[in-house]
Parts: sequence; C-alpha cells; structure tokens
Amino acid sequence: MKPETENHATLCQRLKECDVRPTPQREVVLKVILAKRDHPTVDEIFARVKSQMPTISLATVYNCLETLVQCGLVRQVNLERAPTRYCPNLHEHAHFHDDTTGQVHDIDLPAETMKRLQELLPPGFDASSVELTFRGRAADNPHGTN
Amino acid sequence: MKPETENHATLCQRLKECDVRPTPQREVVLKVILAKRDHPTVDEIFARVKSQMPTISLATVYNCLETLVQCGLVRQVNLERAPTRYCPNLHEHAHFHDDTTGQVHDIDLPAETMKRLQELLPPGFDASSVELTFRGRAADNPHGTN
DNA sequence: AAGCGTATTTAGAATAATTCTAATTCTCAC
DNA sequence: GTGAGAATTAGAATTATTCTAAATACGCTT
Repeated sequence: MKPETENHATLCQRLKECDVRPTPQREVVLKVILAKRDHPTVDEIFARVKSQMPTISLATVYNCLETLVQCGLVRQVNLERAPTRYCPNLHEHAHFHDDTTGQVHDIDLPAETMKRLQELLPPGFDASSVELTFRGRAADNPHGTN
Repeated sequence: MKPETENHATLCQRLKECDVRPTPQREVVLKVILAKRDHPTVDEIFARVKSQMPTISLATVYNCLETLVQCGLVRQVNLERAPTRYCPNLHEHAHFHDDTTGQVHDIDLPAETMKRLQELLPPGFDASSVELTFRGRAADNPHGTN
C-alpha cells in the first residue's frame, strides 16, 4: 500500500509493459503523478518534475503525459481540450461526443438517474451540479437530431 | 414547438425575467443558440451572430454568454476552462471538483454504476468512455484524502 | 565497442481560447 | 433631455497547448 514510493525498477517495468521506452523523463513524470494523488495540472507536474530533473523541458512533460495517457498508465481529467460549447437544453441531460464527427448530442436521461447519481456521493460532499459525458461513435443520425 | 423562431418580444421577455438588460447583443446571442441546437463553440456563435449584427465584437459574445450562463438561460458544455489535470487512478471512478478549494477528489463508484450508465444510451450510440463529474462543496477533508 | 537509424528531448516560436483594459456608447430612471 | 451605471468595443495580454527544427540518446547490428 505504498504507491508513493515506486522505485526505478518498478517504474521501468510498468513502462516496458506498455511498449514504451522507459526514458528517465517518462519515469520521473510517472513517478510524480503516482506520488501525490491530487490531480495536478501540467504546470504543477512540470514544477515537481523539475525539482528532480532541472533540465527537463515543458514540451517533454507534455510529450510524456501524452504517452502515458495513450498507454493507459495515467488518465486525463479534463478530457476536453477543445473550446467550450454552449447548449440551450436546460433539462437534466447527458452529452455524447461523437469522436468521428466531433458533434455533441444531447442524451435525455430519466430525471431519476441524475438524482440517484448524487446519492452515490460519500457524506461530506454536496454537489451543486453533475456532468455526465460519453465519448465514442454514434450511428450516422442516431435519433433524427441534426 | 418552434423554439427556432423566437421573436424579439419573447427573447426580451426571457432576458428581463432574469433581471438582465435585454440588449440587442444579448438577444441575438440567445437567439442563435436557441435556433440550432448543435452545441456551437464561441467561434461558431460569433460567426452566426455576426451575420445578423456585423459590428458585434468577440468580447461581447463572451460577455453575453457569461451573462446567459449565469442567469441559467444557457448551459456550458465543457465546464472546464481550467487546465487539464492528470490522475493515476485507473479504476472506474468519478470526480468531484470542490468549488471552494479548487481541489479535485476521486469518488469511487460501484463498478456496476458506470456500466449501468452506458446502458442508458439510446440505440446507435456506442460509448468508449464515460466521464462523470460533480461540482460543489466538500467538507474540509471528506474522507481523509489529502 | 563503433556506427546507424529511429525515437526522444529540447528551446523557442506559433497557435488558440479566453480574459483584461480603457475608452466609448448605450440604456433606463428620473 | 440628463446623468449614472451598465454594456460594448477593439485590441492587447494571458494562458494552455502544440508545433518545429535541431540536438541528443537509445538500442541494435556488426
């Protein structure tokens, strides 16, 4: 139960298992992400990494992160790098991003569902909004929306 | 059932109900968002608005959108304007953004829940990933995470 | 161990989305 | 109509991210 102190061998192992070269840079980036589970931004990661490897460049941190995300060792929390979109549908609903077309479809959900999701929160959490987003492929014109 | 053709009076009405001045700019921005429910980006909104009001500025579109979102007439789809964050938790889980501290907490969810959400999708939709994000306030240190 | 081809890293420039600023214009209540 | 506050404008500034081209490191072959 101490993922914070992964050592060189373990980190290398993990990277190799994903068929990526275990470069020192990738290792350090992975290490700092595993060390503190606080969902750091790239800037924060860059700062932490630099304290261990002062010569690393920001571009490399971006590169490493991309690699780590691709091979599934790390997850991106704000998937959406694309510009903000707006939506006049005020009912509770989810969104479906079609990876193929880039379109965003509304998915109407049973009013209950959203409420039930809220109830899943542990005590101490009080949510004022819920966002549910799917990503994937949609049939050409799934439900006549256009 | 024709929200596409909201007229001047209706739009004004809607704005006034929210205690915002019904300026022509706000009216046009609202109109174009209601006209075509395709989750446009700011750029797209700007283009559509300009065709009706060529002198409007991009900054105004941003201002109007902020107002409309604040008063609940329009929703933002990619809430996250903040930088992308990274997370080493590979289990199915949701995220909770604490509005007060800006921190992001992992919320472990019953493995079933995520699966059940997928089943809510209408036929023709095939999701490869689901993202569930709560926003609100959390007790100081909800479950000892730090 | 030297050489080679490829992958990776690097610094800095470029881009894209958004926010800020300060001046001007508009609106509404009086 | 006037005046105070709100909204709009153009353009600069900021922020996050991606691109580019050159340098470097790596692992494989010999």
